[in-house]
Amino acid sequence: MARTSSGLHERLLASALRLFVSRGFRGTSLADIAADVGCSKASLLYHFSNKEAILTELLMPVGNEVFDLDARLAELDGEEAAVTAIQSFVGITLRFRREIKLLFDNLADVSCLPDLGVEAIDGIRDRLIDAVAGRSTDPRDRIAASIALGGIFATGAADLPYDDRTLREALLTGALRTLGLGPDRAGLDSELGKN
Amino acid sequence: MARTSSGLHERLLASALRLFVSRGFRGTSLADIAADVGCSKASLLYHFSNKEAILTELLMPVGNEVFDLDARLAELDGEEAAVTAIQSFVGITLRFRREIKLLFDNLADVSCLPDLGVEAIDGIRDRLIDAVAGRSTDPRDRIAASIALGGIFATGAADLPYDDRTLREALLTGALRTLGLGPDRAGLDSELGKN
DNA sequence: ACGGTAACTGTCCGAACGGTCAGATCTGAC
DNA sequence: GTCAGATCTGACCGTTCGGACAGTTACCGT
Repeated sequence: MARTSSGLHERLLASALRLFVSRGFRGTSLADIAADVGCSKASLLYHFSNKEAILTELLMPVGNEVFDLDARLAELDGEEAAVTAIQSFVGITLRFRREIKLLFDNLADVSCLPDLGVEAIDGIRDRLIDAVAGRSTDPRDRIAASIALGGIFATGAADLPYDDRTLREALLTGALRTLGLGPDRAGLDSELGKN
Repeated sequence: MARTSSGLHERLLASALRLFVSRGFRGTSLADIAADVGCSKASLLYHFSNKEAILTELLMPVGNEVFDLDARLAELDGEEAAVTAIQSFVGITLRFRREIKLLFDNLADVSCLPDLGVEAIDGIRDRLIDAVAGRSTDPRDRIAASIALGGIFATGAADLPYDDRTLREALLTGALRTLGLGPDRAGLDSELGKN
């Protein structure tokens, strides 16, 4: 039935994600993935043109979200750009935790990808830093922006034993504090009805 | 002369570091390293028992420093532990920038190492977070600690075009601000005669 | 001079792995 | 039923790579 065949593609993606995250991209062979879902390696290569294509397809959703964010940020400036960037980046990081871990743990391999190559990643990173720094050129602001973004990235990749709500709030306030943008605690507390 | 033979070991390490950083650990073959220094692959394997041993020896200095830091922190508590941890971690990160980048880009491979395996890394990370969080168990404090440490780590790995002095100062103030330990700006500014 | 040890190398090997291909099977439309 | 196209597979291939090994050279103490 069509269900089985079209479902195989998704099941292959799910297995690949799981295995890539636990054993790494290079540490996972096509045979591993095929065995995990119970199909042949040839069948796997019928659904994906090659191994890199699997990784690309796994990371595409995150890539698109970050790409969209990048476009939206282009029109913003100052504190508005910084806060929007941080909020959105935290959201993306939490929504794609496993993909973020995959990316975080396999940066060297992802950097060699044709679509999501190192130049794309570096470009996005630089523009994100630019936004988070509020378009400031002061090294201190840009380094603070790098800490905030890198910190969110790394924290998202490390699966800490906290629920999404806690993580979102703490990542947000932490990152904004890094930037010196003390989120008027009164406003946040009342919004979240906490403390 | 003995100089040549004992120097080969160091030259191999230097080449391996350079190649690992630029092409990744898995993306660099033993033949690549040997060719880079101009010796045979067999000679390379005379100096290092296997490929992993090269990576281990490259990362050992950083590992030892972090290990020492971990031991020193065990006796500290509260804000003192946090500030000491951040200061030392910034120092280590800057002193071993290339090794940090190597580690950052090849986490999946390093995690499989026998000596510096995933359990060692995770253990160190957890204890560092504990110290940076000032031994607090509040999720917000621990997540903030994770942001600070991850941010320093990621920023050190990304070779931003700033000199060590600028980076050290900005990393320090940024990370401490993340923790809510606003280094009384007046004191710092006057100390550095800035602004 | 000589013997031993450290440094070094050419050659070979086995295993792993990504990828190809010709064909088998299945499915749905007519 | 039959045909076309999609799906799936076993078998096979070429390459790459880490590593083993036997043998050679250089060095050094005696």
